[in-house]
Amino acid sequence: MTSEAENTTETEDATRRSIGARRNPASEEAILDAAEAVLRENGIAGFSIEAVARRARAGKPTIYRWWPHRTALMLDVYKRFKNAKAFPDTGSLRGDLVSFLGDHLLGFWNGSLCGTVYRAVVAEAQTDQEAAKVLNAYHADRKAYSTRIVERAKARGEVPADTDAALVMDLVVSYAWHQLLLGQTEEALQTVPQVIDMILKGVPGLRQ
Amino acid sequence: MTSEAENTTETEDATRRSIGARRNPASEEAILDAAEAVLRENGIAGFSIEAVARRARAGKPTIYRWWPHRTALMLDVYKRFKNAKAFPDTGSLRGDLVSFLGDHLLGFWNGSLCGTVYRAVVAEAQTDQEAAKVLNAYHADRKAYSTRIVERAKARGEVPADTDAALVMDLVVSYAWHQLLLGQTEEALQTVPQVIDMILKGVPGLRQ
Amino acid sequence: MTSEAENTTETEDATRRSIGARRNPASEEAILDAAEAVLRENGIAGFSIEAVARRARAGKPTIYRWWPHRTALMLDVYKRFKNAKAFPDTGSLRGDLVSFLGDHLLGFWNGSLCGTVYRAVVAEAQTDQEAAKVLNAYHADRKAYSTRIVERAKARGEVPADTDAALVMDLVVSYAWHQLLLGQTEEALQTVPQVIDMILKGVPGLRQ
Amino acid sequence: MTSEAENTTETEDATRRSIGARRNPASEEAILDAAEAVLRENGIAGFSIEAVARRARAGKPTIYRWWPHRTALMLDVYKRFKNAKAFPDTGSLRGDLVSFLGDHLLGFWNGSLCGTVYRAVVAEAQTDQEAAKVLNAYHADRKAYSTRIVERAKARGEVPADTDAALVMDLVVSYAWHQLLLGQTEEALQTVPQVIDMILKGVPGLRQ
DNA sequence: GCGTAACCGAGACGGTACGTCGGGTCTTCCG
DNA sequence: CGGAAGACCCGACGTACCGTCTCGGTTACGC
Repeated sequence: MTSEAENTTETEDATRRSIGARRNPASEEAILDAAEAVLRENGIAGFSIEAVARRARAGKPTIYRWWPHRTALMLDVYKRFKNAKAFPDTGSLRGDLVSFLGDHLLGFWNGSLCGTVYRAVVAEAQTDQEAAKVLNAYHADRKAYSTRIVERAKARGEVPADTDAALVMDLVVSYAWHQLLLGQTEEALQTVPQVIDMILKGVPGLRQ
Repeated sequence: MTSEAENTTETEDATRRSIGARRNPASEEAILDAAEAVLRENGIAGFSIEAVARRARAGKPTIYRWWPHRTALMLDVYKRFKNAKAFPDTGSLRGDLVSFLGDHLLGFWNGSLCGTVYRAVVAEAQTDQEAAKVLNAYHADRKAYSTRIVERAKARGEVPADTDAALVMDLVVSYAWHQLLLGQTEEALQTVPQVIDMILKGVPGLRQ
Repeated sequence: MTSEAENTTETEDATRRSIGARRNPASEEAILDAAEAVLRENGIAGFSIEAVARRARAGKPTIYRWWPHRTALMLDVYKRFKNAKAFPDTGSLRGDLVSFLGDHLLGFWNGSLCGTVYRAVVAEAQTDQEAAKVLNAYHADRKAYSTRIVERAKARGEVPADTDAALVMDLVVSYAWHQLLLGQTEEALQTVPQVIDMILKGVPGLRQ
Repeated sequence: MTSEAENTTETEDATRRSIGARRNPASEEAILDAAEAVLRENGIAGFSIEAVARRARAGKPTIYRWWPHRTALMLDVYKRFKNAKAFPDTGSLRGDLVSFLGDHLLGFWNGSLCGTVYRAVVAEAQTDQEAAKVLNAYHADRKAYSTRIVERAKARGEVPADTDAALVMDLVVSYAWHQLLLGQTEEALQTVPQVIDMILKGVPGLRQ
C-alpha cells in the first residue's frame, strides 16, 4: 500500500536479490544513492542507518555488513564526489593556494552536499572514537597529498627548501574547516585571496 | 581535582524541593555539576539529558525549562570555567598571540574537560540548527573580545591601523579549532611559536 | 496523513498522552485490545511485540515497561476472558468434572481465542525460562483452585477423605492440555464423559 | 556420553566437499551431531538453523534441502535415540504401564536431551502449521504402536476385549506430556505407580 | 492571610533509532 | 549436480533517549 512512496528517485522497480556469496554492487550503489538522497533531503540530523535502509529498500544488516559506522558510509558518499583530484598548476604558489582554498575546499563544499557530508563526518568524529580514527586517516592522506603544492613551489625555487609545507597547508585547511563548521563558506569565498596573502606574507607592515 | 567532583552532587542528601514560583539555584547548580560529571566520566557520547537528570536527581522538565538544548547546557558548563578571561599584555603582539593560542585556546582545552565540552558543542552545531545559532553567537562574542589583542598592537604602533584584526584572529582560532577537533591539542602545543610566526611573518624567504 | 489507516477497530481517535507519573489505564487497555486483535487475526506466529505496539499505537518501551515478556502479555490477554471462574456445583463429582473438563477447559479453549493464547503460552514456556516461571505460577494457582471440586466431593462424602485430589485434577488437566496442544479440542469434546468415567472408575472389568 | 559429542564434529578437520550429485552422508551426520550439540549446550532457545549450520560447518541451504523445518531436524535428532523401542512384557498390564510411563516416557525424557528435544518439538507445533502435521503424524504412529500394550492385556484376558485401548494410552501419555511441559519429570517419576493405579482402578472408594 | 501561580521531583507516554539475530531464498564456485 | 559459502531482504528483538505531558507537593507573592 506504500510501495511507490519511496520510489521518488529510484529506478529500481523490483526486489533486489542476492547474487550469490559475494557483494552485490547494485545494493552498494543503491545504498550510497539512498544515503546521498537522505542527506540532501533531510540534512545531517535526519541521516540515520534506518532511513538509508528504508530508502534503499535494503536490510539494515546489509549496511552494517559493509559499513561499520555511519561515518564510514558518509565518507563513502563524500568520496564519490572526489573524482577530479589533481591540483591545477597555476605557475605560482599563491595561485595554487588560492585555487586550492577557493575551488578545492570552500568552493567544493559551498552549497553542495559535500559540505554537509563533511560537516557531519567531523561532527561524528567528536562523538565516536572509531569515527575519529577514520577521519584522521582520511585527513592525513589528504594532507600528504596536498603538501605537493608547496613541494612544487620548492621545485620552482619560489620558497626555501626548508619551508614547513605541512604548517602552511595546515593553516589553509584550518581556515577552511573553521568556515565550514560555522556555516560561512559562502562569505569566506569572497576573501580567499586576502587569506592566502596573509598566510604567505604575514601581517603587512609588522614592526619587528 | 576529580575526586571531589561527585561529592558535590552527593552532599545533596535529601530531595530538593521547589522553593516557590522561582528558579531554584540549588537545582541549577546540581544540574550543572551533574552535567560536568557526566561529561567527565562518560565523555561526549554518554552525555544525554536523561543521564544528567538521573545524576542530578532532577526531573527532565526542570532541565528543559531552563536550557532549551543540550548545547545550551553544555555551553553553560563551558562558561563556568571561563572565569579568568583577561588577555595578559605581554608587551608585543607576538607574545600576546603566543599566549592566546597556547594558554587561552590549546592549553585551556588540552586534557581538560573544556576541550571535550567545546568539541561537543561544535559537533552539536553541525546537526542542530538551533545549536548552530548559539555557537555562532558565542563565537562572535569571543571574536569581538579577542580582536582587542590586535587593537592593542595597533595602539602600540606595532602594526598598521588598517590591519585586518578579524582575519588575524580567525587564522589563530581556526588553527586551534582544527587541532582540537582532530584531537591533537597535545602535539599542537609544541609548535605554537612557529604557528604564530608563520601567521605574523608569512612564509620566510618567499620570492614574490 | 496515515492517521485513519489503523483505526479499523479502535475508537481511540487521537493521540494517547501520558497522564503523569503513573500508569495510563487507557494505554493498558489499548495494548491488551491490540494484543488480542493481533492474535485473532494473525495467530500465534504473527504475534510480536512490534505488531502489538503498531496496532495499539503505543511505543514498544511502554509495553516492555509493564510486561516483561511476550508471555506475560499473552497471559494477561488470557485472563481477561477468565472472568466467570466459579465451578458450578452439579451435585456430584462426576457432573462437576464433566463440566470442568467440558466447559471450563476444552469448551473454553475450543475454537476461541483462548485456546490459541494458551497454546502460545505453553509453547513459549518451553523456550523461555522466565515464561516457564510465569506459567508454572499460574498453573499452580489454578490447580489449587480447581482441587476444590474434589474437596467438595469429600465434603459430600462421595469420596474418601484421603483421596489424592491433586492427582485426580492432574489427570483431567493433563488430558485437556494434550488435546489442546494436538489441536484436537473439537474431537475431544465428544468423549468428555467417557474420559471422566475412566478417571473415576478406572478400566472396567479389570482382573486384578 | 557427553564429552565426545563435540569431538565428532571437530574431527572433521577440513572442509567437507561435495561427493557428487548425491547426498553426502558425512554432512547429514555432521548436521545431526551439531544439532544435538547445540541443543545440549544452548537449550531450545539457542537452537537455530544458523547455529546448527555454523557448528556443522555447513551451509544453511544444505540443511534446508534435506529438512524443511526446524521441527523435522529436531525430530531426526530425537529419533536417533529411539533405538530400543520394544515394550518389555512384564506379564501384567499394570507392570507394563508402569514401565511404559516410568521408563519409556518420563524416564527417557528426564534429564536427557530427549526431553529437551521433545519439548521443543511440541512448542514448535503450536506455532508452525507444518510442524504440527509432523508431530501429529509421529504421535499417531507412536500411539498405534503403544496400544499394543493394552492389546497384549486383552490377549491375556486381563481386560475386556472392548476396553478402549486408545483412551487408556491417551491418559498415560497425556500425563507424561503435562509433566514434561511443566518441567516436572523428575518429581513425576516418584509417583508413577500411583498414577497408573488411578488410571486402572479409578478413584478408590468412590460412592456411586 | 490566602488563593494562585510557578517551581520542583518523578516518571509514564508515543516515538525514532540503535545494533544484532535469525529466517528463508538465491547465486556462484568448486569438486 | 551436490554441497559450501555467504550475501540478500526482511522483520523482530530489547534498549536508550528524545521531548512532552501530567501529577502531587511546595513555597512565595499579589490581592
